[in-house]
Amino acid sequence: MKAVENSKTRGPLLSERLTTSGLRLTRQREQVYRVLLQKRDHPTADEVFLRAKRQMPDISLATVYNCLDALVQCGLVRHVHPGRGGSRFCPNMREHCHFYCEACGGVFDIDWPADHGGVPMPKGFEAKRYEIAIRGVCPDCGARPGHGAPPG
Amino acid sequence: MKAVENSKTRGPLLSERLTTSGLRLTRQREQVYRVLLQKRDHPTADEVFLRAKRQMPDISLATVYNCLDALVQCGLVRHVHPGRGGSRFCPNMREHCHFYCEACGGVFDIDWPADHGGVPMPKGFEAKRYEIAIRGVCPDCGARPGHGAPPG
DNA sequence: TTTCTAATTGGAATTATTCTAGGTTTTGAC
DNA sequence: GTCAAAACCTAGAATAATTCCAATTAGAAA
Repeated sequence: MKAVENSKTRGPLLSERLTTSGLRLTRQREQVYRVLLQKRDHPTADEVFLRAKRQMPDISLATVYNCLDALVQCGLVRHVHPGRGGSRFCPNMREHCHFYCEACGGVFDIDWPADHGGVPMPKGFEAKRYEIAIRGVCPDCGARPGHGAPPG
Repeated sequence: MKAVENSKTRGPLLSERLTTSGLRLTRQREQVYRVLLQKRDHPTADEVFLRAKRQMPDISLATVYNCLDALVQCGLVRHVHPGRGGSRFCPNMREHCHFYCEACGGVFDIDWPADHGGVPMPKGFEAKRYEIAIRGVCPDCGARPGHGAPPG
């Protein structure tokens, strides 16, 4: 029986996007993409590595970096730059912002209203991508008195 | 004669801001701030270190990191996160965006129109700071055919 | 001036990422 | 199918950015 082509991670999307970008579909790339789709908590490369290893013990960290790179290149994944503690990865390709909680370090997707209008560019600047970061306190930490800092 | 209190870098601003945040005014902090004001090209910590050393040969890299941290803490400097190659620092505290040229790596301040309206936060999220990054090609690189990539 | 504490220093340690070299898999031409 | 070329994967080394640490120095309040 042939592999189901529209399962969550093996769908035509991944294969298509890769080949369109001149890249190949490999088990490792599937696995890395699957990991990202499974738990959308903006993991770091290292976290992706640990999760991917559970199903594919021989995958290497270098490969995870390469796969993430490939996925970013073919437009299925965003490379997110929180500023502290390494970059993170996000398979949500809709236009959105990232909210960084200063208390717990969590990263959240926030919708970006379609009517934002953009920022007018000075002459000569060619804008390709916008990335909006919002820093503050998330609902959980806001509700806690200590703002996430462990007591004692 | 007393030191002039409103010279570019020794002005009341630095001293005041530091003490308000419970920090002390030190020669090193002055020097680091002076370096940032002198050439507003969004240097990395290492670049700040090299520039600061010219006038203050004994300053250490660890101190530069500490000083930058202090300046950020007291609201005189922004910590900028380009995503590649280390964070950068910006003494422009007006509301503005950062444009990252993908060809030459340059960082440019772009005005942010006052009427942006902000992004509506979901219930419970408390936004403290917005950071808008724009990636693309700067005027100089756009004018060059190779887009900044060295030929050959 | 004394005293207290924050800040500085150099170097070691840590963390995140990239590089390198060699082995493996995939693809496409025959 | 077979073969060669190209792309890919892997482990471990190397590099880059940042933080940590223990000992000294220097602001600033009394």
